[in-house]
Amino acid sequence: MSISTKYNPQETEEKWYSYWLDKHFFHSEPDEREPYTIVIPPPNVTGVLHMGHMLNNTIQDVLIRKARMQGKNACWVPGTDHASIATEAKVVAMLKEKGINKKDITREEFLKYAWEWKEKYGGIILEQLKKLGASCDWDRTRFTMEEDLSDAVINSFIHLYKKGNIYRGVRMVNWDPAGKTAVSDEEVIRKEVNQKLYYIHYHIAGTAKDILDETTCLTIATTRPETIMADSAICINPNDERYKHLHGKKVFVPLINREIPIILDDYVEMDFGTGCLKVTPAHDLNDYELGLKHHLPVIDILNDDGTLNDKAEILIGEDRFIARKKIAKMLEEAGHLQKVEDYKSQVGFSERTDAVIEPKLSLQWFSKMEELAKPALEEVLNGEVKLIPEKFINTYRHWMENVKDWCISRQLWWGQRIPAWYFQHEEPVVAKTKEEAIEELINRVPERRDWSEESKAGFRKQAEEFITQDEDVMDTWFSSWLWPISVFDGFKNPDNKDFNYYYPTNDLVTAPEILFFWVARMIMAGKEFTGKKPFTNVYLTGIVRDKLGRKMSKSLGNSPDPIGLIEQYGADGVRVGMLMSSPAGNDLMFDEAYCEQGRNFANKIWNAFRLVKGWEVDASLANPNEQAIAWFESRFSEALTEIEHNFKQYRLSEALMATYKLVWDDFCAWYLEMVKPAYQQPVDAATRAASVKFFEQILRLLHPFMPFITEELYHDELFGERGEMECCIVADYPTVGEVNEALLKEAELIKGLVSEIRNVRNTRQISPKEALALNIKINSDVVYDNWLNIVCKLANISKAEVVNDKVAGAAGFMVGKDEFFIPLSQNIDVEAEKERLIKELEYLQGFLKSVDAKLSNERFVQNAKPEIIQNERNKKADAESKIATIQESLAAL
RNA sequence: GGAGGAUUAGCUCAGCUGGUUCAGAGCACCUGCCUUACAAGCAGGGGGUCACUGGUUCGAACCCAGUAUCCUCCA
Repeated sequence: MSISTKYNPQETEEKWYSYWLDKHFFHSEPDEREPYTIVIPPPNVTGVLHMGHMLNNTIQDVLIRKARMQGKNACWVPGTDHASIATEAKVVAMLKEKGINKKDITREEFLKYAWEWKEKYGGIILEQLKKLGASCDWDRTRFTMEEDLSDAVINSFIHLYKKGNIYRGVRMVNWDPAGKTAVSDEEVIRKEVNQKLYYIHYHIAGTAKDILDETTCLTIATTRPETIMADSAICINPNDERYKHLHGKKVFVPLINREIPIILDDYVEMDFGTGCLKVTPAHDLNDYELGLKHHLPVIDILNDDGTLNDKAEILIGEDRFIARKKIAKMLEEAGHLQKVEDYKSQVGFSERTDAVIEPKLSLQWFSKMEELAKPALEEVLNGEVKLIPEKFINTYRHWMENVKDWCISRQLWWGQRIPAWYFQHEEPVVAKTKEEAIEELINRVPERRDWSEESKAGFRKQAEEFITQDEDVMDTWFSSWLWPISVFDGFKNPDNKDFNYYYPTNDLVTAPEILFFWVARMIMAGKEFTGKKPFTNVYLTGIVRDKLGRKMSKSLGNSPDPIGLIEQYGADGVRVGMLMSSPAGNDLMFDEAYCEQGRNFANKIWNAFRLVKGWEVDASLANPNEQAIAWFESRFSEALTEIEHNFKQYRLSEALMATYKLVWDDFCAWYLEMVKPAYQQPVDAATRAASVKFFEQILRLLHPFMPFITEELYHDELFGERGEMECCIVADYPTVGEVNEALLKEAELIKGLVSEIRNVRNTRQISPKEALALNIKINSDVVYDNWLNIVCKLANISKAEVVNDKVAGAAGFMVGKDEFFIPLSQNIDVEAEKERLIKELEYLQGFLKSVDAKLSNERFVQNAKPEIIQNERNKKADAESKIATIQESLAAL
């Protein structure tokens, strides 16, 4: 039977993924085993898989698969979040295509369309995760807008409101004029932008009307000339000598000639611009504060969509950016524009719509953060929740100590509607239903409580008709922060079996970008609603960048299509590629070459398998490979120890690299070459059994990284019959056995010896087919007898002999303390040999000198630890004996 | 402007509490090989003043100070 020399991932992947699903290997139910739980950072329901998801979910899958194989009850809960802004934007766009304007339909109709859209397009990303091999418990898939999770959101709003942690107030918020909603600070992306700084003359009241010069006007510098109509004052620094004459004066806003005062405040920097600042409380956060301090009126000239309203008096209905251009021209024509300069500054953009964020005053709901932040900070500082890598603790602390209140309302329809009710001009009532709200209206006023039942009924009827619910929905993060609790129905039924068993979860794998507005808030919610942390370890991955170090983004078009990568290199190859380049917490410079390396690795495993599978057994043969088998057994345990150590520290790329080297170098390049029978010769039963056993251990070790190829090979008849539930995915993960240090050390010397012989061949252009003789002069206590067979096989040595004296006219070299000679048919190049030896000698002499320097230094001998001094003495003795050997060789030449 | 982090081979990164001449891995590179498991491979090899300048120390890639460059977060 012949198997292809190339591993073909496609069919394998599909076959085994559906097999795993069929047999419910991903599904978890509480039982007596130790749980190991991960909740997925719910991707945006509108999203498609990008490289960040690939990395993030590969890591989660490696962790969950390993835990599963280690006998834990592994549960990885998947799901998506409803992404208010993004989804609403998609739905609005879809409606627009159908010729429907959102304004023309009711909230209910809109939501119907939105759900339709979600059912149809939402969840693509979850399907894509399956291609990657993600072993999520799909039976537990949750969605942040489903009924139970929405209830949790609304109930926790009510809970926090009752505790006084939620309030409604007018604040300056980040307004997204395209999405027509407030967005949180975290959803604003600041970018440096080339702008213009406009220098505008304001006429001073009481001076000559028709002249514009130093005596009749002052000049301000602004990047936003379109907001001059919203000016409430001009502010100057009281200490500014240049403007002393202006104290107490008034000026006219150009074009509309509204009179505004000049105020004094040392907030103004004298050396920025002209030292005169226009104060526009409605459209700038700092100006707003200044306005409060000086009791200035707030003139809001912008509509929600970023166009000018009638308060602007001019350019009504124009977009803010068009208005900016037009007003510059109008100012110029009126002689009010002194000059325009280029200017660079930071501008905020909406993460979702990329519109320039407008600071806007509005009435919003806020959640107080200070009280919630305290225990959440404590939890991280005392190590109850571990951040990996630790460097993020500082950033976390800084943020938690300076936390600002969280604006949780959004002017959208897609999301959980705020459970606040308005009746006439009364204070809003927070309640889950209209009925409860009405009862609350009655109960909160003493005289209403005393009403007769009849009066109450009348009131109810009236309230029923006129009470209205808040139009806004809650921020999507107000759902996400409950995720680890709500996916296990910890709100609906806090004492349920799942919640008790799986919560708190073990590991959370996410990006550092959302450390604050997701991770921190989950810890807050955990403490607030359950009294417990939501997870123990937070593994923060790096950002996936391209090989030039640029962040991958749609607009740059520098992100490869993940599914395309999987098709090209196989899921296993891509997983290996992602992890290979991803040290914990550092950004990764992604390069497709890593995936290629992963694919090659899969192919290597495939071909090693072909070799072992092809062996025929001759039961009559004795086992000539005991040494090799004993060595690999030790080596495997040694490597496994290192791998486990790396896993403990979440150094997945290093764990993978150690595995890679164990498989490729130790198993394929050394072990298999040691034991493989000559061409078309049979193998003995013991060697085959040992090799098959090793191979199976290797498949298990590799499975978390490369689930598909390992599962495929695991089921080969080479390993005997497998029951239908006997799969690699649930096989026992290897455990560390005995390690024979001495054996490992000797093997390293032997590998060095083989390399040296091959080097002799290579430098002298001797074909590997030409067998050579080897003479060994032993100066150490290495037992070469045990290794000679292996050396002969690997280096094509026809005859290996121990000698007592140096062999003249042969190629010679040293490994450790021992000397080796290879008699050659051709004459050896004495000069070259001499040169080589002299070089070696010089090196050793230099080495000896440095060791001697240390040992003759009294302070070293006094201060250094005894074992270090002993070590130096050993080095000295070693070097001296080697030097003697080389000097003898030189003399013999 | 504030906080944190980084700088080691052509590239991406290891290097734990200072102690082998300590400078290491993978990839890339060079040379030779279609050696019947694998050219998606095999064998061998060459690459580095550990950003710079000082300091502490018997001893520094590692600790300290300063300089330069870059990144991230916050304002």
